[in-house]
Amino acid sequence: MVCTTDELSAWKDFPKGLRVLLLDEDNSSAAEIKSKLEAMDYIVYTFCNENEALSAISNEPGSFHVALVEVSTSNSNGSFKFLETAKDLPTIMTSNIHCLNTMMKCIALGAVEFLRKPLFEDKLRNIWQHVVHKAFNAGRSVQSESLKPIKDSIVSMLELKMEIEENEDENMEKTENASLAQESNEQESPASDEHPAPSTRQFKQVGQLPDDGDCQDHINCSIEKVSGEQERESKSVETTCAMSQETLQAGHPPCFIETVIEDTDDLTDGVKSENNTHHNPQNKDSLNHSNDVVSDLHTSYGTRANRKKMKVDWTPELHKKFVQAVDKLGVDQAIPSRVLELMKVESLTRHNVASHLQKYRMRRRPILPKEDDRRWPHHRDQVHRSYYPYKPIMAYPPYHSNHDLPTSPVYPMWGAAGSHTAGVHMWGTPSYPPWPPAEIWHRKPYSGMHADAWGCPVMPPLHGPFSSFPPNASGFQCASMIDSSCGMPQNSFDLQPAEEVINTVVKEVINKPWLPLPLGLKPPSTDSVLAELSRLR
DNA sequence: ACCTTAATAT
DNA sequence: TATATTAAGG
Repeated sequence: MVCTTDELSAWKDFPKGLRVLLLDEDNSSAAEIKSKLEAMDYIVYTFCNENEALSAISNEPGSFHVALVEVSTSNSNGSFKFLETAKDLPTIMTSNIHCLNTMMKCIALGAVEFLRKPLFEDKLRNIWQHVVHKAFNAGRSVQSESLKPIKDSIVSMLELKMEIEENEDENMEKTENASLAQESNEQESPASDEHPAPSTRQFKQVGQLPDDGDCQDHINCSIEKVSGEQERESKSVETTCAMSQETLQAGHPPCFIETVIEDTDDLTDGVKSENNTHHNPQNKDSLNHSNDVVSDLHTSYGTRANRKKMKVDWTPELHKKFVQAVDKLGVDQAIPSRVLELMKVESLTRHNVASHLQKYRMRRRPILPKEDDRRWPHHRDQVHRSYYPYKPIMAYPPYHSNHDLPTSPVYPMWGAAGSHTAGVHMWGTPSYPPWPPAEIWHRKPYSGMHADAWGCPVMPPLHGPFSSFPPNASGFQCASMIDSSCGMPQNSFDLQPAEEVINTVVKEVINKPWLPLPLGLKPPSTDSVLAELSRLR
């Protein structure tokens, strides 16, 4: 309540006016701190005991932005009580006690920082950082009312800054921003003695939240970008911040960071992207709020304007979406714009997809052909079909080759897409053969699949080709299982049909090996073919 | 207008 | 290394 919208919009000198709850039983100490804070334009509300302070909080939620609480030997419990109760309020503990345990306890209980007294200006000046931090990072769990406005305010503020910077000369910008950004780190540190402000983000979930660094990165990134490029056309980009990996990763591999961007290119796309939410594709549930793993950190707040495009982090989830989209579309239809549509990941641009697509395709082509040769030395001229009857399948000589993707099963949407009628190659180019079924990429579905998700051949069918699968069709099921395990339940519907279709096709191909596959139709996966063959034999 | 590819930049 | 950007060509 304290912060009304109007107030915010008027909140020009941001840190000024922040409401500080000061809890200190020592009146003189309280008075001293208060005066210092006020000198810095903070608005201070002093309380002599935790109960008063707590009732003030409960009576008027949102009345305070940050709390400064004294921990004394005489009443440390009161302080702890406050700390534990006022979870929504970034609370900074202050004390003459230098006991490490006490400090740790405070932090453990949720204090955002522990400041040793005496509190000189340098230690107090930037307590607003905790407010901002919370505003930006507490989103997932709790975002008290008073925080949101701050967040918005900060965002717009930063944006403003950026715009200004754009017009000014770079050096200035950088400096300014840099200093701004850095304040958060540097200044805090000194305050707490050697430790940077412990940002105890108690609410951090799986590890991906941006920490201090986050905001900073945000800013810095923007800056860099800005200075470095002339935005040609107005591109507005959304940035998500990639957080410093070290910070998070506790146990996670680096890939959870997700960054996305938005690009409004004039020319480009029709795909508008809005970015707000970029979620990660996790399918589990949804696209929107989802979850967890990767999540959204950030989001750009409303107004547009962050500039900088960040790299998209093709997390396994995202990649999976991509692959699924590609599969759904079918080879010849898998073009950036469509894939983008299917992916439904806002914040991705056509360019991003195109780039990824390019990589996706390239990964296989160079290698596969060689392997083909290796395996089928005779090449297309010869017919060794007796052994590898499906070779003919490769309607597209240069590439084609699913063969080493044993797992693969199938294109989920196979029949569905309806493109299997002879097709049309929209893009005059001879389309390459179908890409490997997406599933391949997921061969490590359970473990955290990862970077290497790119199709490394999973194991060529050298010896028993279908070693992995039981003779029939299991491939599909595997695929489906894998998919679901990865979180994308989506294609369940087509599994059945796909299998039938595939079997049909396989038979057809076997019977008429000389016929190329209809354009537009993806060849059956190697596995399927092999499986079928073995079954027939 | 969009796609693909290759080369190159970040 | 992964991704973005660019340039050239369809």
